[in-house]
Amino acid sequence: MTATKQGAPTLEAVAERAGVSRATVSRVVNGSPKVSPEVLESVRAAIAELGYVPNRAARTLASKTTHAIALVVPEDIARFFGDPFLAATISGIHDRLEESDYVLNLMVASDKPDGKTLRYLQGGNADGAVVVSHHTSDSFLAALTEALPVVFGGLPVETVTGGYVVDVDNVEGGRTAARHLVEIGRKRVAHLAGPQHMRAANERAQGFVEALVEAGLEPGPVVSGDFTMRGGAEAMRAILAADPDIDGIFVSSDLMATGAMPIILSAGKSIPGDVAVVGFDDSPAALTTDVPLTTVRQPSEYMGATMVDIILDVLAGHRDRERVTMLPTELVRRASA
Amino acid sequence: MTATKQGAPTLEAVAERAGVSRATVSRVVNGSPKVSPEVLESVRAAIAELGYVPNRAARTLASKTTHAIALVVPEDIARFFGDPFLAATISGIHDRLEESDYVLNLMVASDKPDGKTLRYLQGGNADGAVVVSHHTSDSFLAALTEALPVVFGGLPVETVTGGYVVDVDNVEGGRTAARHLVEIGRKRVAHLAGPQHMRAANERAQGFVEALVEAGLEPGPVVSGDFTMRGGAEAMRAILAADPDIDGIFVSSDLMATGAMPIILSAGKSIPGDVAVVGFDDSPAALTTDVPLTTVRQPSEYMGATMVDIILDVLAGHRDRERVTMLPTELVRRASA
DNA sequence: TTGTAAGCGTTATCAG
DNA sequence: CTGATAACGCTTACAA
Repeated sequence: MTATKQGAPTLEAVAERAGVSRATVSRVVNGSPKVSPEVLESVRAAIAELGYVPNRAARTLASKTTHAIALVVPEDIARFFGDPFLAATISGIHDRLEESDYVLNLMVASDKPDGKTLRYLQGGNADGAVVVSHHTSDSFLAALTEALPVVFGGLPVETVTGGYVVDVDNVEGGRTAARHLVEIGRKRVAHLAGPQHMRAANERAQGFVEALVEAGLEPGPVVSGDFTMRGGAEAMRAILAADPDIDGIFVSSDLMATGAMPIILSAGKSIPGDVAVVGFDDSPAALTTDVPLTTVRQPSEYMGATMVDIILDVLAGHRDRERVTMLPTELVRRASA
Repeated sequence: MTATKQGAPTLEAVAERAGVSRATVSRVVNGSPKVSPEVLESVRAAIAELGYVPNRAARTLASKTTHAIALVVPEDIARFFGDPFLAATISGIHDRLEESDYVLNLMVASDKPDGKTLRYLQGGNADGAVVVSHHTSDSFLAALTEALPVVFGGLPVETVTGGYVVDVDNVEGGRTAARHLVEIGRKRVAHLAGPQHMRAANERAQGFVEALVEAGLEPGPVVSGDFTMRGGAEAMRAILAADPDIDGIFVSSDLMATGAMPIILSAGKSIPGDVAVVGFDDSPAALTTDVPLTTVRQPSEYMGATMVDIILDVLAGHRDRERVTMLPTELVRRASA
């Protein structure tokens, strides 16, 4: 009955069916306010009956806008998807975009400034881009921001001046963790930090130290791990070797904490009795530990949603908005501290 | 000099510059053989000088082909990306597609047969689709296969008759694991299976039993876990309780094995001395265990690449090819068995 | 508020 | 081998 096979129904078909012109149908489809209620109603009915879906190519050609947002991810796509924080961020990006009529194009940044991704984007094949890569070359990023509106997710952008940025307040997050440890009475608090070459890791460490100093306490041992479980275990051993008497520790990622906690336990210490542990992320890993992990939550999903809000806002014409948006962290108290 | 600002140069501009018609330029761009050497040369020069890039939308509109492939993933996108097997598959899909001039559109299957994703695809906005969802409604999938060429990755498709399928031979994988255990002299072999409602899990269990029976051995305890670390630990306890004297075990996923192995060790048994362990997947998890895990590898990345090969082949007109492609598994021998 | 008509940049069908 | 000339499906002034 409905769709008369022969390819998808067109605007034309809907117009005929509803007894109006193509232009009117177009207005309805695009939510123009200047359409009378009755016409609106009948056009909608016709659209539903015919199962009409706008042809993206035609629309793009006529309007010079693609209605597509590019999701730019790091080259190393497999490892990338294994990261729960980024997975959640993408989830947020997707869900928010789903509410709009934009489509998400998955692009992998080849890092080289002359790569396929960049050319594609420079060719005007997307209206805007959200990039969640943490290690892409500056020249690539700079070229990108010149080609189209871009929103970066948690990026070290000192050198990239274009684009918008959504980030988490890592310094405050580090402070939150340390303060909590202090509040529950810990006096000798260590820090299992992230890689020293990562900005977020350093900021967390900075906040940690600040809060301790603020409380009149001297920071315990600080050792860096590589944000993996195994790295967390290794660093934990080093910390215990440096000071066996710590009674609290702030670990820069939940994943590292899952590696560190068994080490603490096998050293004959209880959690949180002897050593209180606070993680960072509030990733699923925080719930897999024997004693549920108290951690500082990053609003990863919300971060993705925010990135989309911003890009859509910019595309809507508000190019003068804040360039940097800082999202707050939050302590999630469970059993480990 | 080159591009005359005002938007990107068009076919028209190139034609004028080269002193030929639009049609001729189009032929050159699309590699038509019927173009004289001189003309070819001058058109190429014009293209280079102007920095011409074909407009995708116009091309799609005129040719009725989008040069886009939709990657359809399950609704639960966050959890999805956390799965290393699927992440690797996507990686394979992406990498192979990167070599072609197709673009990847990320779509999330809303599962409802009337969802946005389906309508988008029915609207002809992609030439083909690769779906890696394991739990999507049949009606959705059926509608999908009627709308465009589809390749499924490892799917229970008894009820879906359309589309192409790439899958791993799970039965053979289960056999491989069991045979290895037998070959290294184990006599009392248990199986830590996956969820009973998952086809792949059942097939592995089936292969396991077959190989044991074939070897004249009676299968040891078989207990299901939920494919998580914690689930693996729980099931392991049940198995040990059922039969403390097992000397070998095939675990249906590496992740569950990482949960099971500590249980074995804390029961005072050595690995592989007292109990040999074989996992499944060859995921990164297999390398995080104290004693590196011997496992049955799934060619996850290759699976993605194969899916792309098939969809491109079908789009190239070879619709009469095999509908099901079975990929082999492979034993990766490490220390645990 | 609604309709008319002129494109948008390519491809494709014919002639030549 | 090359060039007109229709489509392709939609948006968008401009009229009505």
